[in-house]
Amino acid sequence: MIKFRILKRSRKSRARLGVIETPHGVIETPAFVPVATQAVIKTLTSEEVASTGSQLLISNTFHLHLKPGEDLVRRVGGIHNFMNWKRPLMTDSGGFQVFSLGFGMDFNSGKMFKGREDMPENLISMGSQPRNLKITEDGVYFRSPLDGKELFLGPKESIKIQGKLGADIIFAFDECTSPHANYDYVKKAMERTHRWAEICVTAKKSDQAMFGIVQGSRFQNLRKESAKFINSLEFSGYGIGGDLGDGVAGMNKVLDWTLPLLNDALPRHLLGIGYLGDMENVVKRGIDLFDCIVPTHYGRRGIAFVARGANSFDKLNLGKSLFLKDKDPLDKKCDCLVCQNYRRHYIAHLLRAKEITAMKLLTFHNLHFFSKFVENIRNKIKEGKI
RNA sequence: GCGCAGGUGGCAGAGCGGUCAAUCGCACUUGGCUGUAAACCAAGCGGCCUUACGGCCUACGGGGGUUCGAAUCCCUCCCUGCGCA
Repeated sequence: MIKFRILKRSRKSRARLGVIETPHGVIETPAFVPVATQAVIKTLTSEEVASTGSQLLISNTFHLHLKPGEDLVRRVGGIHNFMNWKRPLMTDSGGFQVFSLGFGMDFNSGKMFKGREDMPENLISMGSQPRNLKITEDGVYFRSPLDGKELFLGPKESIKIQGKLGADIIFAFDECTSPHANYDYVKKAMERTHRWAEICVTAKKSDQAMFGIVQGSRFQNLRKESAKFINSLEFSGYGIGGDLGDGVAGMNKVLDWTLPLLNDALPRHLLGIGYLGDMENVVKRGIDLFDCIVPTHYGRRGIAFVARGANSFDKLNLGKSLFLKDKDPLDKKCDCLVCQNYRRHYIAHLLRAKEITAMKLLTFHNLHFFSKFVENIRNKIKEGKI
């Protein structure tokens, strides 16, 4: 189990400074959670990830179930041993894959709604199913986008798998709904997610901590209903999931509707968010944890996050030819191993030469940068600045 | 010197009389990415004009020809590779 202690509450906002004690050590919150979907931060060893300052990782039930299978992971002593990660770990339930491999793939869209012009004429309504999977009352029949293999994941299955994987914190199995879903669909899916949440609570036999997930998309009454319901169940913390509405404004609204209805003494995790620009905003609304693929995913595409002044940041695309002639480190003020030892022209070259080390160096730096960025936010709470 | 095979956009390589400003790939440029299907995806990539549909110009080694029409056929020159002297 875990224990969450709030060390300080901001007077200026709903931000909190805290620590989560887990069987694998302490997490200082607010914390950023790098995404290790397949039990790895792509391109890095676990020791390297630790040296970026990352406190905990989130891995994925769906992917690890597909390969190598939870039984193998359990046999080698659980996911910590398997990947040699000594610090806290969470596993996501597979609920996001209900969206990303389902309607997300069909509509070629992400879970954030970019604007009205993205909205198709026909919204997803109840009764419609994604092309590659079938969502039923009991769970979801997936079809692997890789080899077409079918597999079933429901609340019981997800919890059982996560039990075998053995992370410190697990998530209830939910349906992450699409921003293209209409009100009726979202409501029905949310109610089904609530029924699944109850099943997850009773199915859990391990002493892992489990977070319930609030759904309800961009609809205020559904979000509130979901927050109240999830709050009424025996969870160790909460995830805010699903479609967060129309950009940052939509996300803010969702957080303002839901967080005040959740038990204040438990940690709140905002699932899948974290552009750097979102972080402080989200923390001020009462979020303690958030995970995001951006530092790793963008790193592999040549993007470096660097400081601009004291409080802002830039996104550099090292793939651009001008960086071949740039002899600065990625970030002059950064004290990470990459910035201490390598320069932009070298990384730009490696990127063009398609050398994997380019991705490794960028991933390392980005994770370090994100860690520092959140550490800075913690300090601001400590100092009463936010 | 003779014989054979070739010379196409930054590279590589299709096309072999009209639908060719020229397939595909690479490179290059730009854009996208928020609980990872993702070392990925999309668009552009001779020049000029147009918001757009589209239009004009210059191009398939050089030159000349045949034809209504040539990257594609013929002649000639230059160059490259291989083989034989």
